[in-house]
Amino acid sequence: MASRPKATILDIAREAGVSKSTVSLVLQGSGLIRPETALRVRKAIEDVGYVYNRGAANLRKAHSNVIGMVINDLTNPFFAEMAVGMERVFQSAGIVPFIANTAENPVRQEEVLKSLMEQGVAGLIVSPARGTTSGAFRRIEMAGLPIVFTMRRLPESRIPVIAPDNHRGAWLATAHLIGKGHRRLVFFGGSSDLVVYHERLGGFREACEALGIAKRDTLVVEGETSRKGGIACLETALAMAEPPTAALCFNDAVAFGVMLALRKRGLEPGADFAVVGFDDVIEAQHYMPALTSVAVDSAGLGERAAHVMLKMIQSRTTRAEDHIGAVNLVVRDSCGPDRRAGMGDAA
Amino acid sequence: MASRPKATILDIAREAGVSKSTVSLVLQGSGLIRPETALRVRKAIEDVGYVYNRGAANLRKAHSNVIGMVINDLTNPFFAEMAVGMERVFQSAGIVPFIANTAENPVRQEEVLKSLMEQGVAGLIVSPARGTTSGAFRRIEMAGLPIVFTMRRLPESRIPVIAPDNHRGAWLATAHLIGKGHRRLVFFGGSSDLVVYHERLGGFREACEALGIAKRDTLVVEGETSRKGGIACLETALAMAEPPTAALCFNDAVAFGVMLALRKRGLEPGADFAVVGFDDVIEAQHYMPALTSVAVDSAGLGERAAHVMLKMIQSRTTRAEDHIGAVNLVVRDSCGPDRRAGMGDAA
DNA sequence: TTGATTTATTGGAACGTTCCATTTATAGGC
DNA sequence: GCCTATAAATGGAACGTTCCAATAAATCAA
Repeated sequence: MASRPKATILDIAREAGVSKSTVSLVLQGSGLIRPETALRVRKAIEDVGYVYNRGAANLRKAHSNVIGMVINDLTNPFFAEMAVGMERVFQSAGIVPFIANTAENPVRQEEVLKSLMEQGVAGLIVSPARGTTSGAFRRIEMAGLPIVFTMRRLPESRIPVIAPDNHRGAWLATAHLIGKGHRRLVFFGGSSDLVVYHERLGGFREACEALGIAKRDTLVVEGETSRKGGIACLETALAMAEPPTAALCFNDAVAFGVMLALRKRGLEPGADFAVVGFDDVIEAQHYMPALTSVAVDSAGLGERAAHVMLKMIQSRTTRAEDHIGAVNLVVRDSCGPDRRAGMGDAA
Repeated sequence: MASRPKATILDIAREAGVSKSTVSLVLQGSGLIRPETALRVRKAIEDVGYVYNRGAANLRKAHSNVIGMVINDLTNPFFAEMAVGMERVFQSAGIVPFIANTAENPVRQEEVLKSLMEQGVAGLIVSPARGTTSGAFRRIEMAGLPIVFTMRRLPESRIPVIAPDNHRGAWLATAHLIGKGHRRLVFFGGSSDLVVYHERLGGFREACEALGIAKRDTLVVEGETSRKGGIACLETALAMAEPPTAALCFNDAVAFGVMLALRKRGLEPGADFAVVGFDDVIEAQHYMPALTSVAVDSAGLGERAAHVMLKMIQSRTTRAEDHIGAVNLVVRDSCGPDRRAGMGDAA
């Protein structure tokens, strides 16, 4: 199958006995063309196996119909859910999202962003890789390309962000734990180079303080934001002289790891140690025990991000407001009361 | 920030006091340019905030560095794992994979493929959506664009396929179940419009026959290939007059659903009913009980697909051999012996 | 019939690159 | 000094579209 030289609108024009301009008009669905002519052209298009060259077209009109979605961890189901939400919105607007993975690697991210820009995307939705420097998006901003961040923000950037209310989510979860009688709590996973980490940890700390937990009883163990990280966090915590009885985890993956590690130690998550997650990925409800988690409505955030992007594109601006999505705590079976509570602790 | 008209190589040329040709050469890393000139040009590129226009370039040289990966279900962790494998090999070849989701919808798939082709990708790696018609890829083949299928194949297509050995995997799993003493088995999930379904079901049936299971004792329940589908399958099976004691599931998602439904019924997966999955996604080992599953080496398949694609691109061919990946059964805790076995059944 | 108006169609320039064929500069040999 | 060889830089055509301005054909008013 020798790949013959690609057909162009000129080939179509010849085939249909019209001019290239006419073909172009038909391609764009212009009403100016007589229906029967249009039909003839469409037949020719089919016959020659034509494929539209958007690169050439963009040379003139610079209006691509694709936007790039750049995510830091494709294997986190959270992003898949979010992508699905975005797709719903974009599809009806006739635009196609291309997804690229950075695997949490800033260098890879750089390459991916470059490639996407070169390809002439109309906009970018990005969940920045950890360790992204503030200059990474300068080029994009200079080019006047609409861009929005999801989930994560960069310290001093003014790029609009679509993210859940991390602070409030952590607050709610922590209050729940305290309400169950726990008096020595730990925050598991994440690291301080993530803005999200500070937001969630902040909510945790404030709730502890507001609800009367002593500073020395609010612990923090940093770690990878994965199952593996969760396992490590629990080991660390249980090795303490005075271990905590409940944990708020940076995300669900960490929480799954923690529950796994508890089991391995012969402890029952929920009964022997309370754990709550963050994100509420679908797996959370299917775990054993089902995981109590802060639901962030991933698909909704995806839709929101898509809407904001759409608006930016059509209003030709590069500015937009942040959007903080509502969260709520989904209580399941992973948080029992403190075993040692009721034994006459503080009021 | 008024988006000034985009900078082109002519702007760079003016800025650096050279000709556009020189700039082009520098851009391509040609050694023909004097180092100090190149440096001056590179500085100018930086200064004017230039972004390369690959569309314009492709107009002349038609050598894109992006390939499209089209997948039918982004939320299946299996594909994320596979994508990661692909990315490893593509990255070192300097090519960037863009991922697009079809959500198992042939219409959406059509749009996505069209968009990718228009964008001028160098090749396509596709896991076709269910219900894809055989004509869906005619355009692509006509255009002489390299394309490979992963996981799924189309009935009469001659497009190369990279997939696991479904038949053998099912055979192994079934033999394992029979070895545990089970004598009445069921195949759960999937439907006959999928070639993969026939392959896996075929392995199941042949193993049953070869190992002396009566035809009336080898059951089949079709269903969605998701957790939900698995739940439904189990309900159906348990409602039978003479229910099976073990199930081979179409994939891990179905298996998870089955285990969930068992629990809901007060039955313990493994002890009261044996279940084995297919794919061995990461979650399988973390489930409770850990799921026995047919490992298909998703990342390996991704790498293989990428290699095949690379070779097709550089040899300018559209033909390649199929590749059937090795599988192996990972035995964990979800398959106990038949409770009623040992009570003097057939030899 | 003529001119004006509307409806269909068309040629040509422009978009931002690459690459071939040239030109210009630099160096070496005599 | 001239001639040749090599190195470095350049102009212009081409790629496949869009879109403006212009033309051609059809319709209508008078």
